[in-house]
Amino acid sequence: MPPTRGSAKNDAYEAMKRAILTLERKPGSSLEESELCTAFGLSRTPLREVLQQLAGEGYVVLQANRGARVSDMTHYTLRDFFLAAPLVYSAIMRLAAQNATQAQISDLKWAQEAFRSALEGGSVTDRALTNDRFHRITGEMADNPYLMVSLDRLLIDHTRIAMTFFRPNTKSDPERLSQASRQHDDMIAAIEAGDEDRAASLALEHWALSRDQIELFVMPRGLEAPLGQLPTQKSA
Amino acid sequence: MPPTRGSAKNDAYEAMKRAILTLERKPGSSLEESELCTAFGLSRTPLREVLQQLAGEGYVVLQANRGARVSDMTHYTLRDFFLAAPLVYSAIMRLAAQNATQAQISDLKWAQEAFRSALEGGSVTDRALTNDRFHRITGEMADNPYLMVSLDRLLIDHTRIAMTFFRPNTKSDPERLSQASRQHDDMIAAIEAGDEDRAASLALEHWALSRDQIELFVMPRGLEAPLGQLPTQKSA
DNA sequence: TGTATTCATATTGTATACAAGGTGGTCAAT
DNA sequence: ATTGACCACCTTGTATACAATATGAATACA
Repeated sequence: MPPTRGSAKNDAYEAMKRAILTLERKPGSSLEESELCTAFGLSRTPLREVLQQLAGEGYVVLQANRGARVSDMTHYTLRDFFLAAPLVYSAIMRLAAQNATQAQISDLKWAQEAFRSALEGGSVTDRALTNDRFHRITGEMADNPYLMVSLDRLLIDHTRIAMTFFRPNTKSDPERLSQASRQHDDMIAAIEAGDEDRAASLALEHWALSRDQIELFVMPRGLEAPLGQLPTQKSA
Repeated sequence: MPPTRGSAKNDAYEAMKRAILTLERKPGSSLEESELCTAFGLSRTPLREVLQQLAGEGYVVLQANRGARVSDMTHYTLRDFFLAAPLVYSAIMRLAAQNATQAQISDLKWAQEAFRSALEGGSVTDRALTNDRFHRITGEMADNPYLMVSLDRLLIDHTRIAMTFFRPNTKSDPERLSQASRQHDDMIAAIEAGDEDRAASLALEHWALSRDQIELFVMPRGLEAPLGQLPTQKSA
């Protein structure tokens, strides 16, 4: 249901999505119509339709008579995210293993190749977006609209968080990143073999890894409370 | 994010939702802007925004340059529905038991009372809509936006299917209906007690009941294939 | 008779003008 | 000096005119 490809409207739609995912547009920041109109060369009517659609997909929130804002990420968001993600990701991977077409598997391999090379030489943005793309393809494979909407929303926030933990200057465990890449490879193998149980459990493993990275970001080791429990043993 | 309450725009939004849920607007039927404009006394700009929003929530689908249609229900839809529903419903009920506020529990009791009386003396529409309302409240209780979007979409189709199996002329097992009502009562009790395991398993039971009703609708007993397996034992 | 092409019509998409509401600042009164 | 109301400006919401695209019928051709 995205606007027709190639049009100015679609350009605006894609650009906004990307800008939000990459944190170029910050969570909670306000979006003024006139600014965006001049930026994308659209009049207000189609621009508003783009915002309406982005709102429907969870990228932005609309406030009556007070314009649009990039949807924000609070610690509440993060908690909700932690609860829903393992459930949805494992269900998606199970269905992906059941339903993937050969063309989709081929797409996924390309996406994984892009992710791998982004881990080696790419920017933070490259890493976050190629990872995002990988998981969206698994969503397409699962081919279940009811779960897809949930995955889409999870990926919005997952990718925004990833923009932080893929940051190279944190130097946080390059081992973790290559482990994530290896898990992607395993997922492809499980999907190609139609092994749904393995695919589902890989999703959980992959999620656990992400969760650890997120915890590192939310609660950096350097700031551990002297008498508190270790962050890595924090109860999920 | 619904339009501001009380406005003509909101009226149109609510009326369209209701008309789609009750099958007054048939799945797949086309929605012409000018017709709706005169019907709701809106100009095309705000009406199109209503359609955009309904599209974002899965009630309608927009086709570029070819207008909007009520989102349709095919056998593919139904299969996807069967796969996703138990997962999402049980997760929602578990979270509802964890998070429900007293005010929400009170709302739920009211909704259940309305459902019960609709089963006794109400129309098909009353039954379907009060049941819908009950489950949407459990979704609010769960308070997880990632899962909520999925529940919302499931309920659109669940309610539309229910418009068929709540039909009194089918006389299909009045016992089943009162059983559904009793399960609602049990759910309320589990939520009020904060018993999340029980709430989750009740969701699965409740779903199994719904599924049987849906199967009866999709594959009526009178048309069983002579050599086929029994519909009630159809593998999920 | 069947098929392709073209044009008239209807419907959707976009721009712009106007209306309504919200924000922030100034000024007055206590 | 602080607080309140008022007013101007700015942003969003709606209506309408115009442009672009699809649809279907009529016609010409094979």
